[in-house]
Amino acid sequence: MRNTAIVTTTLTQAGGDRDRPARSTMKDVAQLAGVSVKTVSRVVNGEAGASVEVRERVLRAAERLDYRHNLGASTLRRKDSRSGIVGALLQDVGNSFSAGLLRALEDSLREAGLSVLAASLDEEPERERGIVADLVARRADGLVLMPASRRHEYLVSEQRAGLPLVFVDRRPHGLDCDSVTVDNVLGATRATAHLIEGGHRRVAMLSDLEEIETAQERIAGYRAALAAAGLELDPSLLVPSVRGEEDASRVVAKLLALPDPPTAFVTGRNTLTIGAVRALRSAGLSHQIALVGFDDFPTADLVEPALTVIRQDVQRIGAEVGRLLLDRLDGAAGPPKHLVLEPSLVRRGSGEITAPGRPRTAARSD
Amino acid sequence: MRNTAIVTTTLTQAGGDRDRPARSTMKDVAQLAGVSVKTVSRVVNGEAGASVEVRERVLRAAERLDYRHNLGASTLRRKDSRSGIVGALLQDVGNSFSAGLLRALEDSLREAGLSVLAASLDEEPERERGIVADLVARRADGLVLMPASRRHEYLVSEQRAGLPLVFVDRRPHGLDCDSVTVDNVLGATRATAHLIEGGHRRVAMLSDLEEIETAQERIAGYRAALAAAGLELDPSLLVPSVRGEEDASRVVAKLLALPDPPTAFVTGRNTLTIGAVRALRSAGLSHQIALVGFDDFPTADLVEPALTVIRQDVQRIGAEVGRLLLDRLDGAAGPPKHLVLEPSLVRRGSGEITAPGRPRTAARSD
DNA sequence: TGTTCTTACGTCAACGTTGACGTAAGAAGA
DNA sequence: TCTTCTTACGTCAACGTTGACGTAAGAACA
Repeated sequence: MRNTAIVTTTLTQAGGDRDRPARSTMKDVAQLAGVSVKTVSRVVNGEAGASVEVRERVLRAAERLDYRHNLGASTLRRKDSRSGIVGALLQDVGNSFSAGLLRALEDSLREAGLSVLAASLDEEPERERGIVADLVARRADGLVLMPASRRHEYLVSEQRAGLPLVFVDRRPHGLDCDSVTVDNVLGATRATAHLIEGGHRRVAMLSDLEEIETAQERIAGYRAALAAAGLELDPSLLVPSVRGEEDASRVVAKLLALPDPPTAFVTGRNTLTIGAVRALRSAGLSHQIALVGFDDFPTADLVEPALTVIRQDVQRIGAEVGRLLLDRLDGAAGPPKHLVLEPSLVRRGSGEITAPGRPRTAARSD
Repeated sequence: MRNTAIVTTTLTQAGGDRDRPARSTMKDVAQLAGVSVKTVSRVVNGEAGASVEVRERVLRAAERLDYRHNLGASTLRRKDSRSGIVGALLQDVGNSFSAGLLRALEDSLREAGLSVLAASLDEEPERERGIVADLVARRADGLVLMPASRRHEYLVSEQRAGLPLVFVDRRPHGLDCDSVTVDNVLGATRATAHLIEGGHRRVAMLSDLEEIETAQERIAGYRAALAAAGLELDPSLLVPSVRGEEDASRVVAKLLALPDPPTAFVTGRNTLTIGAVRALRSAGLSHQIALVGFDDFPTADLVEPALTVIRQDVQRIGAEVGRLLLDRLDGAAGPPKHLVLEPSLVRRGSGEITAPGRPRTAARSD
């Protein structure tokens, strides 16, 4: 009765739309159908214990009232309270690598009825902390993290509380949890060695922000390949902490202006590769200077010359991350698993340009 | 007391990790701090009415117990119950257009404390329905929809219940709500007219799935431009329902094999553009046949020849969508707004290739 | 010194739902 | 025909939190 009065009031307020018209609840449905709230609950959840007649009456009432199940209340009450949300904290969902990962993750989690709450960290540790806190407060069922922070002790308490964590692209530090990464050292070694095999002696490397472990590993791979070939590292050719496309273009231009410029480049990340290509283009050198980029991207084969890259199988990575998470949600208890995938060298042309005066094989590959 | 016993039980179960260790609640914190639950609530929410001493005691207790606020319970109880979630139902979060949109949306909603739950629809109407139902059950504060379905009457009840809806890229049908679209007819007209101005008489068009209104509009623009130039439409040059990259490549190859092949192409979507470029490449015709693609993408300027495109300002679109949504959440009551942005032609080279025997200006633009 | 105000708490109920358990009526079995 | 079982409900309390309201103690004022 009181309820009815309130509804009337709501209808009366013609102008004031500020507060939403209230959603109807099981109570309203129960009243209209002439049954108890619990019976409505049974019908809505498809439980046994409701006659066909009652079931239909309830469903009709629910439809009349535009009743929608309230998952929040349901989750709160249920024993095994699953929110059905998985947080995906990535570097930048607008970037092809993160976007591809997100998509693969979404696909692998969908069948389990999980939704993905995606967020971009932009390499800002504080944002990571804030979003994790939010997701914990939401009681997310799991977290996928491509961390911006260097240390992850702060997650230990969440893990202890039973929150499944899966790191991707970067390993956890001060925390032991599942992770899926690629062998960055190997990838960068391959990239660099490939160029050295092409006769290059002065190979430059552009790398991402120094704080990122992935970037450090790729630098290590670069160093290792030089060392293996007996080449000395020229510090002026190793540029860490390159910030993005424009910065990469500037750095490449600067390197090309050196008295003894590099004849080949390794770029540590997709955006840096793109910036480098632009710089080589505007210098008119894209067919003279070799380039191997880390990370493949959708149109890398259409660039001229087509880009030789170190490819990480984003599809696969996302699927593995999803599988690890689902296993944990299924109660898998073992020690954390650390999947390390092998990146592959995709020869397309830009990396097969040989050093001047040192022909090897034809560079054309397109 | 009883509670303590239960906690002990939880600790005792050494092996069975299946059920998560329970999170501590305000009740636990209150007990440890020797205050009432309400006081804990006040401290946690930063409300007035707690002495410095009590506040500190509560915070210490909360930390000791790894207490985390339960947003679900909070939302349930609060008057103006906001979940803080906005659903973003896009075509494919792995595609650069959707991904860019998602990112821009995320940025504009972040400051309002809203999180984005992203989902890919893959042009499947049923998935759309399912995800919308899920988000409604979650009591999302708003929905951003790039719909896969053609009719949207099913959303009327949600809108009536106060759920802010913003359509993006495609207009609502059978429902009146805010939307942000681009003038697809204009865009396609410009693309086609630009090619005609380059002397082309046989301009082919590849378009997306016919059910998609956006695709229909782009076809309409193509038709309009032909008509305006007094050119008759050759039905064999208009190919609708092209499914993706590979399909686009096949279609282009087939068209090039015609007795009187097209000398220029308009592609109705980024993936089709990419497929077309591949086909032109492998036919060795990328410098002979002109191409204007709908949708810009990150490396379109690096393709050879650089791609002339109709660009939609994804950043802007996402920001406008966010703004409309936030306005509604702030209580804006007016009639639905329909923002129609003007796409722009970005000349980069591929669209400036002139028809054989009909020179106009130099095609080089890089 | 008595009155009023303010501050710092506490108590209670409610948000919308579901688990545990109770019960009446009819079916099945002895 | 009486007992036991089953089915189809209903009642009650609880999930974790907060709004409404109550109250005791001290501050401020006349």
